[in-house]
Amino acid sequence: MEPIAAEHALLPDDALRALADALRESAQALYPSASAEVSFEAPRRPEFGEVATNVAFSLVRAARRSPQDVAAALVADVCERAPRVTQLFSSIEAVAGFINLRLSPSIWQGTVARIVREGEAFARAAHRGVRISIEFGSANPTGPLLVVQGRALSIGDALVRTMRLRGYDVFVEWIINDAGGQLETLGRSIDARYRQLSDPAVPFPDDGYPGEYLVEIARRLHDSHPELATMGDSERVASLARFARDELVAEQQRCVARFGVEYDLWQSERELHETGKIEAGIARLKELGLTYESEGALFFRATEFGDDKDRVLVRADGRPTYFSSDVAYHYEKLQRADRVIDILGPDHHGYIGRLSGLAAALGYPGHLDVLIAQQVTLVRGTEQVAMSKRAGNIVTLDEIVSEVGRDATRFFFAMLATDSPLTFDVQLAVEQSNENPVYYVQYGHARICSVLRRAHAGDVEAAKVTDLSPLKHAAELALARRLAELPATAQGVVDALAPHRLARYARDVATDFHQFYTECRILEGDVAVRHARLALCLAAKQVLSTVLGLLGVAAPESM
RNA sequence: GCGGUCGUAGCUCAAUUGGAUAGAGCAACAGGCUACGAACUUGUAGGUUGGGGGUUCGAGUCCCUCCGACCGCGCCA
Repeated sequence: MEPIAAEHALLPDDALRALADALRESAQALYPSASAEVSFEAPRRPEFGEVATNVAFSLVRAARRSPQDVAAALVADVCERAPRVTQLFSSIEAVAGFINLRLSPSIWQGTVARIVREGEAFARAAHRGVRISIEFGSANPTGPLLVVQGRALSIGDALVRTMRLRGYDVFVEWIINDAGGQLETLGRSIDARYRQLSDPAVPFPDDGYPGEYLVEIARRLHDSHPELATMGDSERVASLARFARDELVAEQQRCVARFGVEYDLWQSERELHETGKIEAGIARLKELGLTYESEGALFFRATEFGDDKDRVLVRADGRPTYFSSDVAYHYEKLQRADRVIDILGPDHHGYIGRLSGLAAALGYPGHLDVLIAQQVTLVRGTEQVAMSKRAGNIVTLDEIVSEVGRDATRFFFAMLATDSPLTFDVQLAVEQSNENPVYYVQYGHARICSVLRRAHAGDVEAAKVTDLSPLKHAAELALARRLAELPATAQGVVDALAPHRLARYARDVATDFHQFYTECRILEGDVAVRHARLALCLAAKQVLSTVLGLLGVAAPESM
């Protein structure tokens, strides 16, 4: 085989794809009756190689031989059949039925060169014309955003950024629940606060929203809108409700922006009513013959789609339910996107079946994914922080961000699997902030920047085009292998809707860099090694910066 | 009662969609800078994956059944 120039270096994926083809050919030749399924995975233990495939297990039944025999036969055959492919590997071994592989160092070196050359475009996938609509964070416009929303925001935004990197068209939405009884309750609450300004004896409604924030908003509205004083009761309550809604939404938008999350659309539920979309959604279900009337109300046959009871769309008195908003909103989203994702709060477990059933009913089975961002329990040391809107002792997202910092908060919330309940110890996050994994990763980035600052500018420039064959040390190759995982890791995040893998990967990259840094002197030694190691630094810096960017966390030059 | 999400080291959590001897961080203990940033690193210890069955070459992962936690179960939103 001809030596490969750096610009045309094969990536690990290229080598594995070639090997997969070769293995399929061998399997076809050896066991014509079976169909070989070749997939690769990273073994848990390093002695099992860098990559492994369990293809032999899928052939056992047809071959009627042990997995180990099949694997050994496959290896022997593929080495003979496709020497040009197996030459890309430094070892191919059949062990206990698995085929364990090590790629030639030149493959890993080529990846490093490619990262340096492509910069932030590394791991970016071509535009693929797939539209994804995603909604997360949405809250009632009746108060400030709480800690739970921070988790949904961290997870959702990381997912969005990763999907965009991987070539998807993503449209990010927030639904404002500004219709129905909740807004009336908000109106009565704010009105009580408003009247209390002149008469402290005015009673506060039992079911009102007790938070202090309504007192402040009432005071501001009193000063900025003197016309309120001259209105009749019902007109004033309605006006106050509207003003308060606007103020609270603006406050939520400010909080979200501070958290580093951008939305394409803040969809008002009231607007869905006003523009006739609710009726359109209901009409669609009627058209499909999926509704019936009972006791004066209009029902959707939800049980036919896996829900545990049929759902009311329009009440006996003619008013549409909240579920009809769900119908209308999801119908619209399903029409304009190829895939729809909802990230909902922990009190929405019942929705998972209801909404996916709805998608199926509307003619889009499997197009909707519902993720539940599990509960967040706040703890200060051993003391649990009570959180109750009704009691008014809420902990807002803003408070947490102010106390812990945006980077640490985002990293921490994105670090855990979405469906795993999480305990957030504020005291630990603040007092032992140095132990927080986010600083470990950021430190890795800052450390690289420090090395690059100390290096001669000429050396750094030379590193960008240098020959990387001096990278042979175990720690160097381990880091290079890790960096090469970024595209697959990012794609896995999208496929499995599992953004927490980004945080884990970021930490793994930092670990491998720190090890490399500990074992290999970068700025000393001969020119060829120095340049190659600086190139590895540049690549590691790029990957850390990309991953932190996906998480919405800063990649500091120094700290 | 019905339905949903979970249960993994002392603590907080992983486990690449069913793969090999279940891994990290923190806490604990013992080491490593005359050093490009020690916010780092090397090692030790820590487990019947809540219990019990089943499915198969192979189960933390899938099925059944108990136990436990949380959340839903309204013509509220």
